[in-house]
Amino acid sequence: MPAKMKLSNIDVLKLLTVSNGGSLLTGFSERVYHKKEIISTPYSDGDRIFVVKSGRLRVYLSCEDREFTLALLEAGDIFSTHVKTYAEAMDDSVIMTADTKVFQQKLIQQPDISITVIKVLGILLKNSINIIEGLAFKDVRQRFYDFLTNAIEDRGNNTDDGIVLRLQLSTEDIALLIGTSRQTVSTLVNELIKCQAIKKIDRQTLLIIKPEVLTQVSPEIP
Amino acid sequence: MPAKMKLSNIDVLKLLTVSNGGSLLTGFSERVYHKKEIISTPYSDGDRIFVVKSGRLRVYLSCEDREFTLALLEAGDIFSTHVKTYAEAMDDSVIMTADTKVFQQKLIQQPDISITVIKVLGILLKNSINIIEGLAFKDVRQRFYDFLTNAIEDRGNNTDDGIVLRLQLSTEDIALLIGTSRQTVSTLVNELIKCQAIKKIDRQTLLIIKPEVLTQVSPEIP
DNA sequence: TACAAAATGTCGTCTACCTGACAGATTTAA
DNA sequence: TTAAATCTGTCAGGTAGACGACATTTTGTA
Repeated sequence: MPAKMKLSNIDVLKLLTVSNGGSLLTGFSERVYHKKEIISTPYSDGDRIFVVKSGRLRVYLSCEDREFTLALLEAGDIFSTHVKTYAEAMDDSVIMTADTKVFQQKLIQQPDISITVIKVLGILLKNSINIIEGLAFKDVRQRFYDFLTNAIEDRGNNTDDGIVLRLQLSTEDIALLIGTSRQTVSTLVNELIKCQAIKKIDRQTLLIIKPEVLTQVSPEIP
Repeated sequence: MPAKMKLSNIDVLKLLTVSNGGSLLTGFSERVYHKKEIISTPYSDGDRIFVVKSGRLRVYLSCEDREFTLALLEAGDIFSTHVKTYAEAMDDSVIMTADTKVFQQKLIQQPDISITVIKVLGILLKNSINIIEGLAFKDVRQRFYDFLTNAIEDRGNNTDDGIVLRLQLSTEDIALLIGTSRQTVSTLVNELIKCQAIKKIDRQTLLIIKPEVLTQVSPEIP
């Protein structure tokens, strides 16, 4: 029900290679992007489709000196420059890319793919609506708790001590995802630590001790 | 470049009837909805496609006692309940509807339609991203000015005195579109009137005298 | 034409959160 | 190992805008 941090549950990589004799990846070219390298901007020309083969991308909006992260993409995720956003590599990443026109040709030849494209677009749309819902209705604390809840669902590991959550995100990264400032996230994290709801294992990973706290309707203000 | 109030520029109605011998509307059934009637909610069951034949719909999110309008739909616009939103008739409206499954059958039979569906979804996605951009980066005044600018582009009529803009929206309606309160919109409108940038012709229609004011980067605070 | 209902204008209060500043901690490079 | 760079925590001050309250205006309808 809630938004995934991962863009889609459909592994497009698998889909494109497996279906119909693997002819789909022809026309795609591969490239390595280094950490922090910009992959595309709203002003890059040409409509292109990207498929993440490995690494991690951040898709974000930018306005003057502010940014807002729309999604983090991992292996198997897809996106298109037709949506006017920035994309940058968060780690060294391998990206496969094709021109949209080439892709559209494929769509016409193999109509069954278009069903998948429609599905992916549907997921993208659902994600953006979830983001709007957060921004329009919820305060920062709520958005942060929702973010954690989704992250747990997505990549949390149950252990005896609690749920281990390797976020691989800095405070600032989280702030950009939920639309707030670095400082506010910092405060919120430490607030949860003081409540004994979570613990820090190291800079990048949390131990969630009381996940209930995150889903309470009106969390007690300490 | 900016978001349209109208959901898409593709007249789906025309598209569905005209292309390929008009067989596309088979499977669609028609219904009249009265003003303020709810057409669908996130909890309505069944995935359905809607096409607006006449009238006006409001697609919105709701959370506790707050609402946020995602789009206003008019004749020729389309939407699907697969996106979990509310939809209500703003005027008496005629809506054509079909089950998504039936529609998917059509897609398989007539692959060229799927290109259109992909286009519509792309537009929807672009709109939501524009909304996110507004909520994440801009203050209420900016969002209101953007709203007016888009509305002018969309339905403004040039006259000797200025641009006549028949919004057919109450203050509250506008507030729900830009994510603010009724009171704030009221203040903002009167602020523009005092600046002589706009004038009220009647409750539902404005005369835009100085459209420049709306597009200034940093509008003077009166 | 009158009364109820709805829409609008305006004001003061209150608060969530941004911003800047700075100190301390951690990581990286050299 | 030391310095530079980056990341984190915390606090004080300022502000946009929500919200409630209420008066006023407009609209619908009996």
